[in-house]
Amino acid sequence: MSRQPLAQLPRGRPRSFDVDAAVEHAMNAFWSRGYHATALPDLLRATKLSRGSLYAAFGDKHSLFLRALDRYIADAVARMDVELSPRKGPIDGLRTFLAGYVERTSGANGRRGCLLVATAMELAGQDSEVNRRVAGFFRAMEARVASALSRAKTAGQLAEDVDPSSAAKILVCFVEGLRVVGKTAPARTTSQAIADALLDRFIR
Amino acid sequence: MSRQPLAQLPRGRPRSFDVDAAVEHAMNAFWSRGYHATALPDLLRATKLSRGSLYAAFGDKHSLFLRALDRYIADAVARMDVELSPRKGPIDGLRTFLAGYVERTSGANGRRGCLLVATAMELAGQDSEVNRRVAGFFRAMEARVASALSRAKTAGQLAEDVDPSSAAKILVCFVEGLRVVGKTAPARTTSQAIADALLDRFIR
DNA sequence: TAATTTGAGGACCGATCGGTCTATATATCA
DNA sequence: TGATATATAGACCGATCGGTCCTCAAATTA
Repeated sequence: MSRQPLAQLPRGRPRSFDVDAAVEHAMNAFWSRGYHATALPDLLRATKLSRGSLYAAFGDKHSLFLRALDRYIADAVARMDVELSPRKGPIDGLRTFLAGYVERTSGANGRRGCLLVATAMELAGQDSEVNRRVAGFFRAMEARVASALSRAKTAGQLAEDVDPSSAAKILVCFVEGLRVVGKTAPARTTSQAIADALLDRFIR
Repeated sequence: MSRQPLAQLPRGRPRSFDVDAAVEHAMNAFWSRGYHATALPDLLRATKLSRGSLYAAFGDKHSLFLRALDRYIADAVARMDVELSPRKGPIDGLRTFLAGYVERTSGANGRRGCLLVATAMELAGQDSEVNRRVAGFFRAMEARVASALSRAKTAGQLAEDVDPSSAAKILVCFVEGLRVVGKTAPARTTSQAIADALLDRFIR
């Protein structure tokens, strides 16, 4: 047995800023303006780092962007795991899930948009690293929605002839479409009404 | 009565390129890369114009972009006016409309994306001229889809409890969501299947 | 203390950005 | 012919881009 490769203590001055917090602030900057329109001074202001520290910690703008995108995706997936948890009723879970999207895609929240959708449109066609992440996110969402719909189906809560897997694809398209239309800041009540109307077409 | 203000003939050398064709080529350039990532050399290459001619004809990059966006929107609205014409059966029209979106959002077409959705995500939050156009397009689409659904309803072709106006909003979100998910180049057959499945929830 | 590493701040780099302008040729009208 | 307007080509502009480097102070380990 080899000796435990104890993490060697770093010898110099320890890093004094929170890397995850910096990623989060960078995420917010990219979220507000998109990748190309976010310049280095924007990122320095958002993270409160110097150029040197930022480049030492993250390498370059593109790498930092991928970290920010990963953070955004992880947050969204974690939220779905709570909302659509198997420990909750599947229909209640789907209602919560949709209500969350309604909230995030109406009024001022809607106008702010979605980092993932903006990134998909701006970069996914040209950047394979981005494309992988975007495609992975859609798969993750679809899997969780399909799982909830399957549970609803076995519980007899779905209307006849509703296939959980194709209904899940429909709901994914719908909520991503909400993000697009949400850029025009629709009223929360009308978005909520159509989300309800759609879900009602699927349940018994 | 005053004299007819006859359009004065221009006195110098007449313009020798087709302005509309130039707008179309610029539109294709913006469509491929988005607003910020499309640089002036890209536009000069696409339009085959010199810097001088382009600036004389269009003013600046932003103005040219608005012309290109207007062209894109006009094309899309004209297509919907044909597909959803009152002279055709409303359900057939909606099927044609959806099939067109399926075609444009799957495979390589899907990967190319949509100038309007990309613009909505990239600029609508910051650029009021863009925002007006994006919001206007969604309204135009919704109106045409709602009209078709209304005609279907009076013809008894809609399922019970389907409200044409909220179903129209749902379909608008769905097709714009298709454009987003389409960036990952899904198979045409699966997109067609879910479009059919959704429409089937609304018709009798 | 000496060595090491990070910190902030900013000078500096080549490249590119959107946009203006000049020179010269060409095509129209009066 | 002379005036006018457009054409191309490219020089040129200041500003900004992403990224590197340097200086000096501070914080840690050896």
